[in-house]
Amino acid sequence: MTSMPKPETREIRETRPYHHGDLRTALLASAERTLREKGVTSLSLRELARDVGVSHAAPGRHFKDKQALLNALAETGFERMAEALEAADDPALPFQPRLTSFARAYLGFAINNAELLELMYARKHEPDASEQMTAALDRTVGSLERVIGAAQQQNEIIAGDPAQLTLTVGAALHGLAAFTANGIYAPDAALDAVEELIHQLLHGLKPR
Amino acid sequence: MTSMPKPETREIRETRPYHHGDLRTALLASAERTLREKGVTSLSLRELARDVGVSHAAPGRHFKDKQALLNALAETGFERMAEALEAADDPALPFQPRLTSFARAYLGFAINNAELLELMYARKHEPDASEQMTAALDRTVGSLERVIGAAQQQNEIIAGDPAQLTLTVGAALHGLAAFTANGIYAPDAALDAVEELIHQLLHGLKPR
DNA sequence: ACCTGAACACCGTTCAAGT
DNA sequence: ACCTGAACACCGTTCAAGT
Repeated sequence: MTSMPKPETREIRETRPYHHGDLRTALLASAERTLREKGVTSLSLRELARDVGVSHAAPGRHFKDKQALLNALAETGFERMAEALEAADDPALPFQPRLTSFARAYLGFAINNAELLELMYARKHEPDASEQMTAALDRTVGSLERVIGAAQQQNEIIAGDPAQLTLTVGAALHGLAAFTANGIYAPDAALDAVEELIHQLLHGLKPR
Repeated sequence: MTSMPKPETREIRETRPYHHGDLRTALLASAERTLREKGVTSLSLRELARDVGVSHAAPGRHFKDKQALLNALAETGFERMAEALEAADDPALPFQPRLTSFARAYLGFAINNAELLELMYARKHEPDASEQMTAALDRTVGSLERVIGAAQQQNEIIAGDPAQLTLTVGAALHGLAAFTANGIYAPDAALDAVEELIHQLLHGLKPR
């Protein structure tokens, strides 16, 4: 009971080597928690440093900027989303149920990561966009494009530019996810509407 | 040349009565300019006060909070958008061209007010949402719902819950607008895609 | 009624210096 | 290589006091 290290300083359970095992990762983890609990507005580098138990200047070693930290956060968001979508995809399914489960996975991510989603699609990362981030976005789009492409090959949906079809379907899914993430639509209502939305996408609004 | 008032302090061309005609309006106008030119991140109440030529504490008289200023900005955005959509709507048109011009108007607003749009749909205004704001949003949704309802009455589109149809169409349009506003899709590409997107909404993805 | 000036507690960022 | 402490210039918000 005598020579214990100081009580764990928050997220860290290991006795840290006084050069803090992996500060970068710890900062990102803590940032995401704060983002989820208190929103971007109340995300400060100094408080983050406090939460993680380092000096306020320490984050500067790992992120040149506050924006760089936010970009990194968005990046991990896209990666996790891409993984969730790929994990949820069952290529053996026929088109309609396959797309439905894709849509539910996307909507689920939006519901459970609303603030993060806003950050991911925020119009900040303009000049360079960090490359890794666009890569992760492309991975997401690619997922949907694959679902669409497969359906075309099976003649389950019309032929035509896959990119345009992906845009139409993607826009509808993203619009629903956005409405949900920002509180216009309640999560349950959105999930309930998915099936009908997809039905309408498949069959069109024209009578017959 | 001797007794001129000091050169105009930015937006104000009148010699101001030293209690500043309408500070609230001036702040909102200046804020929107800054938003458009430099983004939300670099929007500070103090700089705003400087731009408009008042003390840094003056804005506090008109907006209890920085967030209150942003809410007001979003509110005017929704109102201007609702007006633009109503102005662009021609009820005499058949459904497809009518919806196309509605979509173009929405997309046009998103392109010309990208930062503002992000603010409008930002997940900040949660608790109360200011009432006027949801009213303005409802006005927008109502616009689309009217287009849809009219088409149903003419048997141009299928029967069924107008709210669900509005959601499907609205989600697709909003998704496209969002992709464009945050730079994933170029404005020209988005405008080019509108017609085909609407065609696909009308006719569906299923063959035949 | 509306605005100012000073004050307070907080930021982000930089940079010499420490380990 | 990584972190600290002090320093700088900036915030948002409040509140007595001025007009």
